[in-house]
Amino acid sequence: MVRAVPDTHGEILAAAARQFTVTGYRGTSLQDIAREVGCSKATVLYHFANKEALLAELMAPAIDVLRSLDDQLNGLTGAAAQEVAAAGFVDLAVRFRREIAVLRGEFPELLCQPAFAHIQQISDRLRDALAGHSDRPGARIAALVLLAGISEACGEFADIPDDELRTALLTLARRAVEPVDATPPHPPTTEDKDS
Amino acid sequence: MVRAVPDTHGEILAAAARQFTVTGYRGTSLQDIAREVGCSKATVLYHFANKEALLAELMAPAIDVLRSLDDQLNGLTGAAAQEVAAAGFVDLAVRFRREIAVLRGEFPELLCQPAFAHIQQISDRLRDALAGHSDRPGARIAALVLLAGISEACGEFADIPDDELRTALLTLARRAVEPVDATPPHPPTTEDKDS
DNA sequence: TCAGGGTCTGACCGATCGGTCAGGCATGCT
DNA sequence: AGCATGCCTGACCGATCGGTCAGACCCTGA
Repeated sequence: MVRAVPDTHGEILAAAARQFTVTGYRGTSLQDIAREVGCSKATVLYHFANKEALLAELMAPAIDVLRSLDDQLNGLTGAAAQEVAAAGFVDLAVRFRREIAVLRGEFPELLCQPAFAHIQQISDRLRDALAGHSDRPGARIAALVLLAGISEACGEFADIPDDELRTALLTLARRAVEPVDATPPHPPTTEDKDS
Repeated sequence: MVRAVPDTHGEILAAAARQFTVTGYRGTSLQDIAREVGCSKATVLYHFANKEALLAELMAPAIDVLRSLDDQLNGLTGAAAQEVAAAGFVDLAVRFRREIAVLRGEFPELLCQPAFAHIQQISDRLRDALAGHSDRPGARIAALVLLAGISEACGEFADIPDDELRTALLTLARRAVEPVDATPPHPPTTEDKDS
């Protein structure tokens, strides 16, 4: 019977997650969160140092996965990088669609906050990998549109089960990504040519 | 020599456009806009009834084009609807990339404002057309990811010339959209099969 | 010269924001 | 009983928000 413990901390976190996905980070006030939980605004600030800390704790699991995906990508090039980036990001987006939806449009401002300073670089590397590390505008544009679109869209499909959304997004990503080996601007370096 | 006329109205509009694309609608205060123009906040509110009116005047040209695209789409089905929707929206996104970037993430809240009440329905129809009016989840997901991604991305390519961005996006859209006739859940209606 | 209208401004308003603080109220240990 | 600790709160703070208003300034036309 651990249930008697109120766990206000967790309730605040859950309420914040709900509200952030609907109204956005900026659009949600501490008052709103407190109202949904049924406590005072001061209580919210008792459990979390400030609003940013609340967001940081909310995003922590997703950020961990993003970081490990960044590690996997390290050293990969060409089509291999594209495939790992696509599959990894689609999986991340599906699993953490609520958390990602929080960032809806507020990415640039939120990334200025010290707790998220490194995410910009990680997502840049992710985009680069999805483009197959090509510098062709078409590849870069496709990668950016895909990442932005998936981030934006996954929050809107709350009714679609995880695996169905995952396969649909992955199919789309593989179709949309510009192939790097099939149309090489310069001949492949060493042994990229297989099949 | 019409140049002597200060045209504060236009300057405010231009400053607002710049700031909205960087900081977003909510994130930009009338004070910020006035500061960039070099006038007082009261002057901004002398030229525009309120902040929302400023946004509305800023978005008006883009909305006009969106509405005419909606008209073009009326009656079209299947692959034809997909092609017109893709080409039309890509063109709109490229030409009005700054205006569209303004909406970055603030879409849901902004659409609640009376001046933009009908846009939601238009963009829903646009998404539906891009999905070839198919109700298959894959088609709907692809359409949503494409629209959201292009909206989000086009603001980030200020350095790419219009026509290059347009061709890249259109190529991407055609590749990413789920074909409605090639993989029919039910046989094609009349004579869609050519080539 | 004066009146009137367009343009602009400083001062101000109420509301709301994130955040602080002293203190109330249980509970449990000594 | 006395005390400490954890949890929570109302009251309050300065800052900033969108918006209002009376009046100053300038130009023009009578």
